[in-house]
Amino acid sequence: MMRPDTDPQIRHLHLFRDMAQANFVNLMTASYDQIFPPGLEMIRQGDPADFLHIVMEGSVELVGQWAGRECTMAVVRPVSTFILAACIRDAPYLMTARTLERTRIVLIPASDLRSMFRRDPEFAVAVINELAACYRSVVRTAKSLKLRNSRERVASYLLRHSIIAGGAPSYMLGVEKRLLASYLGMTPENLSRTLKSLEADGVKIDGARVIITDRTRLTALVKPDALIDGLDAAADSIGPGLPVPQV
Amino acid sequence: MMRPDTDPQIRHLHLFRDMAQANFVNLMTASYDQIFPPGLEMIRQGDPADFLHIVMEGSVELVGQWAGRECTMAVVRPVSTFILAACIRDAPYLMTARTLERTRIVLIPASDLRSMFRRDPEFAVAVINELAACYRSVVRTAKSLKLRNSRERVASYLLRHSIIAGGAPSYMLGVEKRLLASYLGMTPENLSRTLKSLEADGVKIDGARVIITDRTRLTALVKPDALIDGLDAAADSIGPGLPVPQV
DNA sequence: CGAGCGGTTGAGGCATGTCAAGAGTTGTGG
DNA sequence: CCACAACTCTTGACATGCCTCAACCGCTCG
Repeated sequence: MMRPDTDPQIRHLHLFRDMAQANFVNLMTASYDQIFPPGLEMIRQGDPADFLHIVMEGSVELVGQWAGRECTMAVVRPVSTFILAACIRDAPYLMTARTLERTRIVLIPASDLRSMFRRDPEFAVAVINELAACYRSVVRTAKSLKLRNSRERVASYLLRHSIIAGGAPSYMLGVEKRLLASYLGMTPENLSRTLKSLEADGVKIDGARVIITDRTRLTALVKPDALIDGLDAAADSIGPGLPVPQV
Repeated sequence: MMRPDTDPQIRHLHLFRDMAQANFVNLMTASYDQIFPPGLEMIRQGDPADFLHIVMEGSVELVGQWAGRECTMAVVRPVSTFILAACIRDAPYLMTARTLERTRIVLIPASDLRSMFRRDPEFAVAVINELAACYRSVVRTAKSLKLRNSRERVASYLLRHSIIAGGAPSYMLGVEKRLLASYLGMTPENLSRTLKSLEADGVKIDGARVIITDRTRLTALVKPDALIDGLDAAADSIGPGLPVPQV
């Protein structure tokens, strides 16, 4: 059911790092290991939260839907979990989850999860820290949506990912532009125009390649803020294996 | 330091309801009870999170700031807590807190809080539930911002608060319109115009009074959705004394 | 090859913000 | 108690940001 190499990768997540070994094994033996084809809707928003999902390979898009419209809220990459809060509250999923490519997922029954953090204090503390970090991350997103216009959001996205890529002057976009547009709360057409206009502000786009041509100028435009752009994921003492869904 | 009637009100919060009495007393004796005048900035975003705040009387506005702009993220009313996540992660506050009126606040040292959920398993579970609920609440807010236009946000706000007011056909706005505009992500001028235009859709505004003139029509416009409007605060098994900052 | 899809570009329209002015209200000090 | 200042709210005129629709290009994949 579970691949032999699956356990250690999950065990290294902050969420499971500190719990008792017996309890971890307990959770894992109750879990399922599944592979989904690209473009499959694994979760529909509103469904009861039966399983905590862990992305092992591939990537998953989380989308919000309403009145026939939809928008990308996050993209989850290996190795990390998603929809923890719904599992904990035994409440309906707030977002639909859809694979972007062939994706391997480990599913932990929500009921096991809920009983576990009552039995294992170390696990409870880990859940607290994970939820607090996710909460703060979404607050940052909301601030970005309300305080910045679309051009500023695009610019800050490009600069932030350049930093994530190690400060490299050039890197590749990890998602399609239409998905990025939805994530940033704009239309693909508008993103396309905005990207072109940003050439005057120190960043050039060539296909999926992003080239920072004038970092100083771009930084001046973006006005990066740790309380929005959250490169204090480190300041939040979150190491690699970030708990926070990003795109 | 603490008023004699303060303890029981705090004790009734979901967050503190289930913990051991000795531990609760422990937290309370380490706390401060303070009164702030109207319009005072109690917390500036970016400050280190030293205290969990509990609003006992009055009301507090949480605002996000960036590049000289600011917007209202929430209004906290008695009796409820705010900035729990920052305290838990020992990280900077993401929002500025400012009193809207004369306000009484109980402050619990964040360090006591962090040591407490390691000692008291019931408290740890309560923190988990509180954080998960807050997290889901902000996700709903983000969905609303990205999926609805400003007119739809105004209409849904008016309808939701009518329901909160017990389904009454008429109720009073609890905040100034300029604050409401900021909370909904629009300008005061635009809110004013939108409110007037909504008279054609079943809701009339007279000063601070909201009058639902055609609930069916308004509901049809709003298309209420439990996964955004979160009247499943009940479905989230959150009773009265909601943990979630609202306006 | 041709269909489908992502991306780009242009034209036009609607939504929303900005600026300005005035009415009404509240709070304050003389 | 009144006069004034400060503030909210509203309304109008105008500018602009963003979306919609449509066309076209280039790529991928049956």
